[in-house]
Amino acid sequence: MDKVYSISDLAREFDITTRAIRFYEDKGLLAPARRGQTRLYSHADRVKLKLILRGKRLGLSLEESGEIIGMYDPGSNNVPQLERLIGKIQERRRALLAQKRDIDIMLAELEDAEARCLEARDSCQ
Amino acid sequence: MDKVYSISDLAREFDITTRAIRFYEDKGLLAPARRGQTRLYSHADRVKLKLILRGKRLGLSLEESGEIIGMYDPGSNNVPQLERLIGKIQERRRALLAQKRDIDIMLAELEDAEARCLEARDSCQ
DNA sequence: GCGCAGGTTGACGTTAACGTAAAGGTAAGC
DNA sequence: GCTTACCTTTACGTTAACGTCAACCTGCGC
Repeated sequence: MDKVYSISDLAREFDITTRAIRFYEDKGLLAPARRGQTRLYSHADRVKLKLILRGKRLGLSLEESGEIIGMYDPGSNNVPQLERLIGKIQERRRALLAQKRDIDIMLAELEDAEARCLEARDSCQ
Repeated sequence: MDKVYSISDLAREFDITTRAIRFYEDKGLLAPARRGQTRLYSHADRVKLKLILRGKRLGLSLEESGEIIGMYDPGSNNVPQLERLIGKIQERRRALLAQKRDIDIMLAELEDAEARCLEARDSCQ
């Protein structure tokens, strides 16, 4: 299970460019191993990339996605640091729940709009 | 109920700059009435602005929000046009439902992360 | 008439998130 | 040895979504 991926493997799989992947590394979101110059992506790297792309679909900036990646392992065994991390997680959760409410509102509005469209079409003879 | 708002009324209410509001007009998302040079925003304009800002919170571009605004009144009484509009509405709905799934996944992952944090903190003595 | 709080139109600056091109290293196949 | 397919770094270009002046008009209170 310690398969490695090349940069173009990941680019193909997620339908992005290698340039984008290197850019994420530049921004500190990825840090793949190297064999010489060449990047070797682990399964964990692939998961991080998935997180980044999901973040993008939700409208997060790369910086925000980076923060979320940082939530994935407690890392530091220092209590106040852990407390801060927990706080961040809770805030992120609140934001996601708010986003769900926005989506529900927009879904309802689209429902209305569709109804008006259907009516306009049908009353169009 | 035909109250009008000044540009800074709306800017204050939604905590954005007047520059942003004018920018949305530049991009064709708003078209307030005028008294001389001065813009006068109707209740409908305010609703459109709300749509724009909700779109932003969901990660939409201004262009996409503009499309959604365009869905709000069938306008054209021409059937193929209405059909296309209905299609767009349905696609937008699919996208929103997909986004909700992404949110649910991320929420579950945050739940995990929080559990690990709590454990790390508590096992920290 | 004067200041002031609001409004207006340019026009240039800025940031994020890459795109795109240049110039080159490397291993595989013929 | 040459091409081909990848990989690398460096660097400048681009787009969206405004921010930030500058220079100006305009009605109101005094």
